[in-house]
Amino acid sequence: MTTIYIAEDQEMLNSALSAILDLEDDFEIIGNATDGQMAFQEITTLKPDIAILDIEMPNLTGLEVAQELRLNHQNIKIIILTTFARKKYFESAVASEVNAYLLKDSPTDKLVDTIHKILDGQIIYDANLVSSILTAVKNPLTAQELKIMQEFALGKNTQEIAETVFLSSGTVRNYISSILSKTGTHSRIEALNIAKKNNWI
Amino acid sequence: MTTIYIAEDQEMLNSALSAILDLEDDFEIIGNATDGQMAFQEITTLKPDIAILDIEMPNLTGLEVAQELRLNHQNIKIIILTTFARKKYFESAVASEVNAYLLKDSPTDKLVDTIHKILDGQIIYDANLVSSILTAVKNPLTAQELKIMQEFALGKNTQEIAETVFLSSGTVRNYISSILSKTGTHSRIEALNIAKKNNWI
DNA sequence: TAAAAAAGATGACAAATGTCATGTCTTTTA
DNA sequence: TAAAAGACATGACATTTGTCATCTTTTTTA
Repeated sequence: MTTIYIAEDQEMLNSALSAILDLEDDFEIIGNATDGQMAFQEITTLKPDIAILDIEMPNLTGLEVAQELRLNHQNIKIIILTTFARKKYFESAVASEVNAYLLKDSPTDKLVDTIHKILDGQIIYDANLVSSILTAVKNPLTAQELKIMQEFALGKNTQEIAETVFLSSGTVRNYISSILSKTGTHSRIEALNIAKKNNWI
Repeated sequence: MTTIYIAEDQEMLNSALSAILDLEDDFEIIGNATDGQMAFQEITTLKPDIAILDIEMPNLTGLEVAQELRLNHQNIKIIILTTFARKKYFESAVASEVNAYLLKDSPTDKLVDTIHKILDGQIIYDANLVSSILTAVKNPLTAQELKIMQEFALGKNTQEIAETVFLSSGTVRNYISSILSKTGTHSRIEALNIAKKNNWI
């Protein structure tokens, strides 16, 4: 019997998955949460064979939970289940040596299948995810530029950005100018739209 | 036996819900789609007793499908199932006289329960939804202001906005000034952030 | 129907934004 | 180690943005 814990903040999906997996006669759902913090605590005490983690959850993301579990040397197989094919997410997941990374854009059969495979020692990365990461327009912004973009995404003006990143406001404007040129745009809003579309932000 | 059609673009939830509802011995899932257009066509031919519609789907939204079904006088009970507690969505759903409006933030039990109740003739609006709409910060922007905000959300500059809304650029700037004052902000990006946070946009 | 409100426009101004050329220090790299 | 590349800064400039007072023309409303 394989014990499974589900952390997913969307109730409907959480309860639906719990019900379905529980139907399989070799699986047993031993707990579930809609909150990362709660999930981490329960997983460390319940020690399920498998933890299915959504990424975007309140308090602690699924990726943070995965990382903590690995730091604590918990011998638990982890499946990351998410909507987002973000490169950053994927890299973080790989760094935490998760056993599978699936998109919610695949049917439940695939989830069941994946559980069986990782119990077998396989590592499963969703093919769509991998291809979408390979085909993704790669982010041309430097770390500093990205940082500055994140600041003006919050609505800060040049001066406020300069204060938080400890640069002169002239330099900040230079960086923004560079951001606009790299994104082929002429305003902060346009640049933000491009960045969001390509998941750079 | 009650026949049910499910339109939901997230495969995982779609297949999970199908499986669960199909387990109930008085329900039968007679079809499902991950695309609004396809859903509309199949629903008109299959004529299920109940259609469960997600809102944000490719090609045709669940709200559009609902509206079309009502225009075609299809005697089908409709459940809108969505993540978003947007007032606009809700109003459109009410206008199309849907039989229920549920949030994905409720468990599957509630969905099953709701199906039984609407078969009984009841109209079900998710309590969380209703309360979040009542407590929502109401949008202080006029229709024109909102229109202009939607334009600059796309990254258009004053001149481009003026051309699309057929106003002088000076007037556009006046409207934007009014938007900023109503939102208590000093830049377009800040105003956009406020609008998004409150679901005005 | 007279008064009030709404919708749109103009002009003037200050502030913010975007662009460029240029300069100074570090770090890298060949 | 000399040359190149990076990171940060400055100043100057044109443009865009945001603010305001004022004006005209429609539409509403009392």
